[in-house]
This record gives sequence, C-alpha cells and structure tokens, in this order.
Amino acid sequence: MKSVKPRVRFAPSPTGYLHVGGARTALFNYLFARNQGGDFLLRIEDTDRERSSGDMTNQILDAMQWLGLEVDEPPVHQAYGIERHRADAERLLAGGRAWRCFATQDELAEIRTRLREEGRPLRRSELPGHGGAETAERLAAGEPHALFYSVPDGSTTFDDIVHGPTTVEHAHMDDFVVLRSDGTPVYNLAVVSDDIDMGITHVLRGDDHLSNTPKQILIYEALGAMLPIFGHLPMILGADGKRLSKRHGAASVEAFREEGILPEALVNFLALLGWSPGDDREVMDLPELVEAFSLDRILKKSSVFDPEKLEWLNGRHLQRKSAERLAPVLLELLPGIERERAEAEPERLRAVTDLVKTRARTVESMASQARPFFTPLDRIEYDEKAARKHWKHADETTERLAAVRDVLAGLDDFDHDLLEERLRAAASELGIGAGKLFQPLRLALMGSAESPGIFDVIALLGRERSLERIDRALETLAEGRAGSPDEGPEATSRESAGPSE
RNA sequence: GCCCCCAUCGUCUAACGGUUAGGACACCACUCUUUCAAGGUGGAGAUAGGAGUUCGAUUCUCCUUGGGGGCACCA
Repeated sequence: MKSVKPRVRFAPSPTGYLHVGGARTALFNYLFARNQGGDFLLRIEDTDRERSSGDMTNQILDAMQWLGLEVDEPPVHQAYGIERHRADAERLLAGGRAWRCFATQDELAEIRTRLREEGRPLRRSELPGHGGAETAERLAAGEPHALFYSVPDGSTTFDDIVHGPTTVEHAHMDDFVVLRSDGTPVYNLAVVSDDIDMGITHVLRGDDHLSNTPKQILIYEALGAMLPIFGHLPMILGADGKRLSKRHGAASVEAFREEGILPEALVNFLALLGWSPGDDREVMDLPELVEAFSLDRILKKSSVFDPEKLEWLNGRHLQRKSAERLAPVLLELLPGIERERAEAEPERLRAVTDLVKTRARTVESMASQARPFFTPLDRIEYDEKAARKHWKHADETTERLAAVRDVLAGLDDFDHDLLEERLRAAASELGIGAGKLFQPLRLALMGSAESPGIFDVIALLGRERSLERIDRALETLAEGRAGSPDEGPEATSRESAGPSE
C-alpha cells in the first residue's frame, strides 16, 4: 500500500456568508487533513462572476479563520483557471469525448422534454443536422457553440467512502455541457480540472453532489487523470426536515458569532452532526476532534440542526475556557462606559469573568452578567420587579441594609469566607433568614435579584464600591423612589434623578 | 415524471447477528442553595411498516411508506 499524503480542499462559491453546512464540510476536510498529516486547501468557486464578489470571499475567509480552520496554502480562485478549463475542454473534443452544439437553449429544452417523455437520454445524435457538413459550415462561419460531453454507453461505479459502492447507468445520464457558448467552463468541468491541477486526493463534499460524481468521473477518465477518493457528507437540515436556510434562523457562521457563540462550540457541534467519536465524548475542542476523527465513522443520515444543543455546548466551552482568553471577548460586548472601566481593571475583569462564565450559555449573557460590576454608581438602575419584591417595605429594608453597611464598614479584609461568616451572623442578629438579608442586598449592589454568589459579589466589588452602592440604595429608599408598592412602574430611579456621590 | 441517497427516543447519536437497545440535548421530579445558573440523583421517551435469511435480527436481503438530493449554457 502506497500512502500518498492526502490533499483535500473546501470549495465554496462566494455567494454569501459562510453557511453552517459549508462550515461543516470545511471542518470535516480540515479534520481529515490534520488527522492524516495532509494538506487542507481552499478554492473559491468564483466562476460565476455575477454572483461573486471579493467582499463575500473575505467574509468566508474571516469565518474560517474565526473557526480556527487554518489553510495550508493561499486560496485558489477558480476564475483564474479559466484558460486551463478551456484547454481541458479542447482536449475532450480532440479525444472525441465532446461535441459542438449549435442549438439554442430553447431548442435544447424542447428536445429534452421530448426525450424525457420517451425515457431516452440526450445524445448528440438527437440533435437535428448533427455532424456532417452543416456543423463544419457553422463552425467555419464562427457561430458560437457550446461543448457537450459525450456520455458513452455503460455505467460508472465508484466506491464512495461514506456510501460505499455506487453505480449509475449512463442510460440515465444526459450528455452535459462542459463549455458554454461564451467560452466559459461549467461547474463539472471546472471542478475536475481544478482538482486535478491542485493534486486533490480526496473529495469530501455535501451529499447534494452525489449525482454529479459520475459525470465528473467521466471527465477525469477522459482527461486521463487519476481519480480522487470521493466521500459525500450528509446534509444538515432545519427542524422541519428541510434543507437548512435563513428561514430556520441563524444559518451562517457570522450569525452565530454575533449571537455570542464561541468558535470552539460551533466547531464541536458541527463535528457531531454526521459523525461521532464512537465513545460517549461530546465536549471536544479542535485538537481533540483532529485526534479522534476518522472518515469511517461518518454517518449517511442527514441530521437536524438543534440550536439548543449548540447553546448547551457553548456553555460547556465557556466553562472550559480560561478567563484570560474569555475576558477580551467579554470586554467587546460591554457597553461603552463599562468597557472603559473594565479595561482599566484587567484583574477585576478576569475575576468577574471567572465568576459569570459558569452561569452563562452565550458570551452575550456573560457580558450582561458582568456589566453591573463595572457600572458607575450613578448609573445603577434597580430592577423594578425585584424592587417591588425585595424592597417592599422601605423601613425594614433600610434597617437591614444599614446593618450590612455597618458590618462591611468594620471589615478590612473582604474575604469570601469572612464575609459569609459576618453576614450570616448579622442576619441571625436581626432574627431573619439569610435570604431576607441577601436579596435586598443583592439588589442594592447589582441592581438585580440575580447575580453570582453574594459573597463573591461583595469581595469583587471591594470595600469602597460595596459601601457606596449600599449608600445609594439607602438614599433611593429614603426618597421613596423604589420599591414603594403604591408607585407606578416609573418609580425606578433614573440617571437624571440619581444622587451624587 | 425519471435517477440517486437515507431511515434507532422530539433532536444529536452508540450498539464488528446474541445488550434489560447505551449516552447527550430538551422535558419532568427531586437535590444542593442567599438569587439565577451550574452541578448531583432519578424518570419518561426509539429500532417506520411488512416479508424473508438465521437457532437468533437495530444489524443482512427485498418490498412498502416516509424524508432528502439531483435531472440547467447555476455552483
């Protein structure tokens, strides 16, 4: 057995954002290449100039980089190979494997309809006045014409790496265009020509290309090239069983990125669609996937994209990821003022990140949980619902917050365990359950009834900020602007009404 | 219409012909607890249907049904 270094490629057409289906295809190619120590290449199928743009190409490049799918060679642009495509088409013609077609598309459509009814494939012999003098004349007259591949009798069999042996009868295959009358190549020719040129050994692509494969194999053979190994990956469907599209919500890599999904999570999730490591592992990063990947574990069945599982995985990766690496991501999602302040306190940002990453499923939610830690005093807003519930009785609340204030004011060391000891003691002195003290306090410190553990919050806020926040809450209560059951929904304090420090 | 492909819990999946058909997401209950999460424990939930082959089929074969893809001078 000779072992050739595998060379694979991902070949998207730059007609929009990188679709998750495309990303999955790219990923499998990448995983295979890395696992085998082969090369992973990128080819932009920009033959169709009208639907392509450099902008879209850059978006694809960005998305792949974000996912961590590094390419081994500069991207190839299919459009640049057009001369070779033409030359290959000429070779087909010279070898008697193609014919010139002077018929218009309308004429062809008519012929096709007729043949379809009769159950016969399109062949050159079906064209009126084929061959002979007429063709020669029209050619000499310089009439534009397309080149059609001439499908021979027989059948084509290939051993698909995921589907196994597959055979197609040529009788079911029409002769097909390889070169348009304007001299541009058609997909099936261009791909084969490029894959030969790039030395591609394995073609891993979506299921939807399965029925193109026999045509391409015929071209390979006519061109005298060695066949690559083909592997057709199952499609990714939406919840309704239809092919995944924008209708199903986010369908592009970019969209998930904007929704706060980590690249690790998306890669992990995509890898698990149509493939599994064989054991019960689910949460894996790119290197682990590379290590575990093998083509023979690819499924044939198409799979449904489940955004909820993606989110769960994202949560897992959030927990796995170090605060150092997460903090910059979080920082970007903070609003201006909070971002500035967080940036000025990298240590605190890191600690806050550690605290919130466990309870978040997206970086978005991580950011919104981290935000209150950095909100300037006069901008803190108290959640209305929480205030109605936990600050219901202003007097009582004031008494309790004041007690907490005293405790904190008397402490130099804001250590988690010490805080817990003192505050629990305070609660029992007041003769109330811990929750009755902690919830109003949480609201005072964070403006919300939901936050990380209260002792962590205090420790992280630090002495000065904790005290000033409690003071502000006390003032707010005194002014009766929050928590009063009689007041309307506008009772919550606003920036404009905020007390000065 | 013709051709091709596919079929295990709602979803992602495991089970080289012999398992009480396993795990994960989601769901439900309980638990932990200062809130929200996370975590822990438990529960419900599948081999599409029908014929074969076999001592024995999720697994092999065929049919049906269902789903997907393709049949362009698109890629």
